[in-house]
Parts: sequence; C-alpha cells; structure tokens
Amino acid sequence: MSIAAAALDVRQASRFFKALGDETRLRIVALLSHGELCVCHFEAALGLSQPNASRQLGVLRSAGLVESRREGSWVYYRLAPQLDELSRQQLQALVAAFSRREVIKQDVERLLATRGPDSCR
Amino acid sequence: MSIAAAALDVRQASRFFKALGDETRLRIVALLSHGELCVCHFEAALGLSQPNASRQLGVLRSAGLVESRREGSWVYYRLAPQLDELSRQQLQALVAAFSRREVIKQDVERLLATRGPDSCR
DNA sequence: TCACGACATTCGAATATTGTTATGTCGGTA
DNA sequence: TACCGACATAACAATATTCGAATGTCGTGA
Repeated sequence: MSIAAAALDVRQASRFFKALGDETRLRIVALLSHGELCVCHFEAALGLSQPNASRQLGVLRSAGLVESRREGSWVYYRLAPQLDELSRQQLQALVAAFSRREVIKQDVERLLATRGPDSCR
Repeated sequence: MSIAAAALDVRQASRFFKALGDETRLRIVALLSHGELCVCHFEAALGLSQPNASRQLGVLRSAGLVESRREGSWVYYRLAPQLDELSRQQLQALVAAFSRREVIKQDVERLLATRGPDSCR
C-alpha cells in the first residue's frame, strides 16, 4: 500500500479524527509538539489522574498518533511520524494553531515548571 | 474574536474532529465536495435509513461543518465556509485525499446515478 | 381542507466511552 | 530476595453515542 493510499483509508481516517475529538487528547498533542514527554508530565501539566493520563495516551497510540519508548522507570511519548501525508499535515496545522491558545499556553507553562533536572520525582 | 483566534479554540476544535470521527460522516463530507445535495441523495448513495441520514447531517451541522437550506420539499446540504483557517485547510485536505479511495469512488458513482433530472422521487 | 412526500425528532435498547478505585507489571535498588 | 516508584490494566458506575421504529413537522398539490 502506497503512502498516498494509506493516507486515504476511510476507517483509518475516522480513527484518527475520533482520537482528536476530545479536549484532553488535543491538549496532549499540543504538549507533545514541545518534544518527548513522560506520563508524569501530562499528569502535572493537565491535572490528570495517573490512570487517566495513561489511558488517553493509549487511545492516541492505538490511533497511530503517538509512539512510546521505555527508559528506566519512565515511558516517554512522542508524536508519531505519520504514515500518510494527510495525517501529517493535519497534525502539523493543528499544533501550529494551538500554540497560541490561552489554555494551551498555560499547559505549557505548567509543563516547563515540572520539566527541570528533577522532572519526575 | 478574530478568525485566527476562532480557529484555535480547543473546545470548538474537539467538536470539529469528533464530528469527523465517524466513517459515515466522512463519506458524507466527501460526497458534499461534489456540490450541494439533499438528504435523499445520501440515503441512496450511502445506503442509510432516512432518520440516520438526517441525524448524521445534523451532527455535522452542529459542529459547523455543513449548512443547509430548504427548497420546496427538499433540504439541501453543502459544506459550510469554515470560520477559521485551520478547519478550512483540514477539510480541503481531507476531501482532496478521499477522492481517490475506492469506497468513496463507489459512493460517488451511486450518487451520480441518482442525481439526474428526476433525482428525488 | 385533506393527503402525500421529504425531512426532523423522539424514544428505547444496544453499545461505547468516560473517570475513578483497585490491582498488576516492570525496572531499579537495596 | 524484597521493596518502591512509574506506568498499565481491570473492574465498575455514570454518561454518551448509536441505530431503527415510530411519530411529528412542514411544504406542496388536489
């Protein structure tokens, strides 16, 4: 299946949009545009319970929006390199647009406040 | 609220994506890229029951994705001119990408077959 | 006025999604 | 080995979404 064809699969596209159809997950995506983050960062920046943060990240992962890797005790999440051009463009436009929103700005502030050398305590 | 600001409202964006997070509604949007259509066209082209077609169109309308106008007995739907640049770009990219999919092609074939002079009988 | 067609809405059952609490898993460390 | 912290998963109740069947609304034409 070509890259272009993958981009256009209707079922895949609906999963992609469904995953983005939630405020919390949109805010997670916005934070991830600042780079790799572990679960505890989302808990702190977005005020999520640990299981909830984990589950929302799981939704984004099954939709192919993010990837994760383990490093010691921590699991780091990052935006997945999108398989298709459509998803890539959508995500990029979204992140660029969101960076100006007040809600998102505050999320980022809280993020930076908790991302020092001792970030995950 | 400026155009750019409207584009970036997190709640609004989540509604937008949520409305697109469904195969049927994605196919409706794809069909609408061919121009204004009335409810009976969606019933025929997508094999939807009348109440279901009406309801899905209602979801797209409350999310600001489509607009409608009545003409005699029929109600015509069209893609709404998006208030914000982000939504506009997302929709345009989506529609362009979908036009090549097999599922969508077949939808369009069925659409054209039922869109003659006696389209709504 | 009545009947009909096109569409919208309501209702109810099935299903899916949500967030919390409790528990399980896996690395790191003693 | 045992314990602890970070994260994932399970189980549950609350809520939301889904679709079909039935019903309501509105415009048209007799």
